[in-house]
Amino acid sequence: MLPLGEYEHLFTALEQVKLGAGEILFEPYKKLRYVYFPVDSTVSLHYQMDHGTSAEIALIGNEGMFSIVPCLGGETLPYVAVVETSGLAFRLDSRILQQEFSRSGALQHVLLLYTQALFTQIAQISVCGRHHSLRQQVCLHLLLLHDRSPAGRFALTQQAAAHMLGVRRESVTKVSGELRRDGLIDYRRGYVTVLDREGMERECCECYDVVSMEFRRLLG
Amino acid sequence: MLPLGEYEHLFTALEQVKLGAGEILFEPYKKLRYVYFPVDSTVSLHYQMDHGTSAEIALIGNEGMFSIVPCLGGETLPYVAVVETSGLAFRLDSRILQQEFSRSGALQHVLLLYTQALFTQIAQISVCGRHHSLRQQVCLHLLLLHDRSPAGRFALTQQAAAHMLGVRRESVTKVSGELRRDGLIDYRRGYVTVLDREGMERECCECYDVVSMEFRRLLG
DNA sequence: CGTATTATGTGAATTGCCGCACATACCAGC
DNA sequence: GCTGGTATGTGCGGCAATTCACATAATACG
Repeated sequence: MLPLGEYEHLFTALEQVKLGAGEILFEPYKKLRYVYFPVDSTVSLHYQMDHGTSAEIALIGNEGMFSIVPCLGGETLPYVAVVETSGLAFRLDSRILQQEFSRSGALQHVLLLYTQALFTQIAQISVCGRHHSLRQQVCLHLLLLHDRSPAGRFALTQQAAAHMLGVRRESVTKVSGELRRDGLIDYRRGYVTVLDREGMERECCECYDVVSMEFRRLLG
Repeated sequence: MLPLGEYEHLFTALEQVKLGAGEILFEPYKKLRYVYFPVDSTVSLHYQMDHGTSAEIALIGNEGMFSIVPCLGGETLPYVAVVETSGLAFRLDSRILQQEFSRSGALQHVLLLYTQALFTQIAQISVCGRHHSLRQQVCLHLLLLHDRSPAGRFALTQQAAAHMLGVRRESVTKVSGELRRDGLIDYRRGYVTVLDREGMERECCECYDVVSMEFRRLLG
């Protein structure tokens, strides 16, 4: 989305890295050295609770980046960033991003639009977790992951899904079994395939539409 | 927080308005004409569900503004902004805010920091709604409202609180009664007084600390 | 090929909040 | 001071997700 040729030194500063599932990219309140642009990987932003459990705040894939914080000026944040799906990403020194951002060009504009889109995603996932059934929440997250995985099939254990949703692994097992019985998805030992994309969107709540519409509207 | 004298025309463009409880400042996807800086009022940002109920995304008082969206470039957003507590606010034409923001001065810096703080608030309220007891959530929201009301006493019906938290009115009644029995708060017919501020912070979850720490760190 | 490890499946008892129906208390108005 | 509207209080059945305890199945690896 950036004008060609305007940000060469930005592109040359990009470094391709392989992200392994479970890898921790950022820990709460630490200095944020690098930002990441996932290619076929996904990064989950979590809050680590006092007594061990955790809750997901956002899921970031090739539609976005972790993290916009250097641009906002906060330097750090209270959340954890973990690699949810292994794959490739581009890494960039956060100071370089900050410099380019402060030049007030096309990059700034796009990153601010992305900030608003991310806002919507966070807000909507929050709404969903409060009011919709676990089945709908699972559908939402599977759709988000499906959007971010070119292959149409992605790596995800029920344990990881439970972690993302902030529920028990057994609850995810139950819902997953039902979704499989209904012919919407298939899975085996850590891999999920979406069989009936339309059916999934029907099962899911309006949250998916709100988020994807905003992403299209702002960054489409 | 802005340098004196640099933004006179911004201040002269501010218009003092009285906000009445329940007044709708913004409707989903409409054009955002004005932004509001609450003085002793509070504004609640909601998502309006398909089947009538609603869920709160953020509570905005004199620590912040509604909305940062003109600066981010999105022009509109999918949520409702309703006056939660009546009082005064300053109103500003969103185009003027946008112009001043794009000058990349101190105003931009402060507003981006606020964006990050708001980010944390939204994320943390989301986490809280998913994992903490209703009692803790009520404490959190009462503390947030208490911080934003100079008088130490504020207008809030149990119906409104239920609306904010996305739960039933009766559930709020139950918790409120317990908090009163324990000497933490008092209330009668639409008004709440926090009697034991420290006790409330003890009853509340870590969410309050995370949010208020971030606000202090970023905008303190 | 067998074994350890990790992923997935199942059941029983419990809890927190919901939905509904209704009772009571407070305040504003004439 | 009565009256009507709004705010608050209470009881009971129901359900979704939880905690706890185990059972089974699939892959990795020696």
